[in-house]
Amino acid sequence: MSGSRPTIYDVARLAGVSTATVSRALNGSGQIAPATSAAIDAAVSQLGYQPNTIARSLVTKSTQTIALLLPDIANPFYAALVSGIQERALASGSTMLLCTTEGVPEREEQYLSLLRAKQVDGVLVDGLVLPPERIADFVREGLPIVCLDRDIDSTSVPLVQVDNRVGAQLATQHLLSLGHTRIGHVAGAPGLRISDERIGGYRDALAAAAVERDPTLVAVGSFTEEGGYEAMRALLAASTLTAVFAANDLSALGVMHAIAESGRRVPDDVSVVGFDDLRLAAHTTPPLTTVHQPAFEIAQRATQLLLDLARGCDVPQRLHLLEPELVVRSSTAPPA
Amino acid sequence: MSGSRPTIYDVARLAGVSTATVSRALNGSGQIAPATSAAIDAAVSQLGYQPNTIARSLVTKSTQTIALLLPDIANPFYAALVSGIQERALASGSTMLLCTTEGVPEREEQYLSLLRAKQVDGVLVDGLVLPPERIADFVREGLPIVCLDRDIDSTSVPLVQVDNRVGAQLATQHLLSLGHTRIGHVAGAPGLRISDERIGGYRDALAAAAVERDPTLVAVGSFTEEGGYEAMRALLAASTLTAVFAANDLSALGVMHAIAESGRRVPDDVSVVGFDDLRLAAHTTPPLTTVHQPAFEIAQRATQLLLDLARGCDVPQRLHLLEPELVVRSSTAPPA
DNA sequence: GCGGTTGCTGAAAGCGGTTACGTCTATCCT
DNA sequence: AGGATAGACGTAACCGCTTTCAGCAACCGC
Repeated sequence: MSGSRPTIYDVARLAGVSTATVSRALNGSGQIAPATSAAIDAAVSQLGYQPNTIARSLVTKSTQTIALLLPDIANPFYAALVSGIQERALASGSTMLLCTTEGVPEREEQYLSLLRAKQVDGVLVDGLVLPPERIADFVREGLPIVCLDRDIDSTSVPLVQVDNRVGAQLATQHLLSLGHTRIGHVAGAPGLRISDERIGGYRDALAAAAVERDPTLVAVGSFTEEGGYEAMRALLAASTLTAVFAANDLSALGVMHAIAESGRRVPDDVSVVGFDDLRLAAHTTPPLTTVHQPAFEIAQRATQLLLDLARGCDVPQRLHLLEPELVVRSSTAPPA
Repeated sequence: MSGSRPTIYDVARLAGVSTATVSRALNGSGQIAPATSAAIDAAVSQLGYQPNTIARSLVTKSTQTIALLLPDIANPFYAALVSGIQERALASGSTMLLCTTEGVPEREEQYLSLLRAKQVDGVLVDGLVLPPERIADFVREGLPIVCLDRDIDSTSVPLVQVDNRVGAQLATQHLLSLGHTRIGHVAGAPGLRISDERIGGYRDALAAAAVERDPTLVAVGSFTEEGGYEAMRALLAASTLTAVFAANDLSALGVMHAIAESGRRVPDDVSVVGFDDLRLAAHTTPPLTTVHQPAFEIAQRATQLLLDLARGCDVPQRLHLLEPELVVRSSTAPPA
């Protein structure tokens, strides 16, 4: 009862073998006699021994830890990524550090640097605002990084995301097929590729249906409830429309809020479709038609990629696109 | 350009001193001559040296890492805790491991055990379902644990939470003061102290207003949209009411969904008040009246407590109650 | 009977830091 | 002048594990 936890030496002494043998037995490396193995197991359970992973990490250079670096976990889409990551990580005995940056670039850099010092095996990033060169610097120093959802402009960082353009096309086509022609778009935050891709898909679909393009139908938002709300108010004031495609579900919430506030009803007066298919999309009033993003699979794929990268395998393919899917609920209907 | 990262030996050699001096200089322990210090700083920045925290942890026995263990980060309330934790943790140079259990007790134990092996400095737990004895075992072995939001039945684990009873009273009093007397309650998951406290506060308020108690006005939910939806459907079928207090905002969403589905309107036909004040509560249709829970402060306090505990200070007070606050929006109105 | 495997194990050198202890000046006091 | 003290630094042990290398049986084929 020394108070402090037993070490591999205690186990070795009790089992009457050397620490090398204990280590081998516990890791399944090398060959060990059945009798020895049993003695070690007995000693382990008698002492309640558990290897100190810190010590192990020091020599193996692997911490069995990855990090997730993103602006804000309160964003439900980011939160949805976690279970996919967790599942893959846990399967390989790894744990996940969560680092939220609040969108502050200095904080991103501070974290990246801290993570490097902590010898994490790799980091998953999403929604970063740091210049890609700075991120590439870390990659160059040997820190594996993979990007999910939102791209950064760097060829050295693999990316796993949904096909945003196709998703936006799906959403817009759905509205078109209901008979809408005055279809607005509340875009995402300006300057992001993801926003551009969704705008692009929206325009593609309109063009394919030979619907004239009207710039007063597009408002810039910010991927937030607030942004959607403001943008929709602007849209309602500046144009007439019977349907809106919001860049994501969060802004769709704000959009519906603005619509209700203006005395209009969803979907009677204006149809709304979102993007992401957050858990809560099924429980808005009315339940939201939206483009499903396979967050779980995205996260899984990205994590697997990262773990592979950390293990030294190099990944052949930089870009991994997953397919979106339209989920029709009650926020869309034919125009009045 | 050896490829691998510089160690303290490299710095020592370049600065012409011993590793002990470098260590002291870098940690500010012991006294070192200004000239030496300058030489070391120069060597550090020339080499781009960054201490290996793993090696440091091995000897200091502190990993500067805490863990957050909870069922599911996709629950926005849990997510809201993260920034408070992060803020305090980062201030002390610590990072946070996120461990989600999906409510599976084996997984909780697996994680706790893994975290112990990883030598984390402490763990923050919320919403665990593991028997309190099992958790106390870890505490006894020297793993600092503090509980936030939801209690576990163990005197060895400090708890930081909002005053749930008072919060529920606030919500119910608000409805009473609007003139409601048929006030329903969609409770939280059964068997949890947090659910009982909120039911208790609801009953207290009714009793204080001398409103007769009607068991058909209380339905059991589960703190989820789905649970709120089902419970509200049952309530609407079994009883007549003009207002509902939902055990949390998520179930309030489900409640509003069920109300809308039944052809009634919020708040015209039935008023709804929630609990938590999630970010999205301001953007539901209609915006939700709810009890604000100071998640950021709860998280901060709990983290500070944990860090203190890890530093060996013992905390005098086990229970830390914070004050709730009513936020009135548009989901409540006087009865028709 | 002998060199060559095969199976199992131990001694010891790290991994990259921290820190107790000792040493050596320079300064200070009486 | 002599001893005490403080300042600045080096030596080396150690944190708890992994892993190379070598050793020693017992076995094989010939």
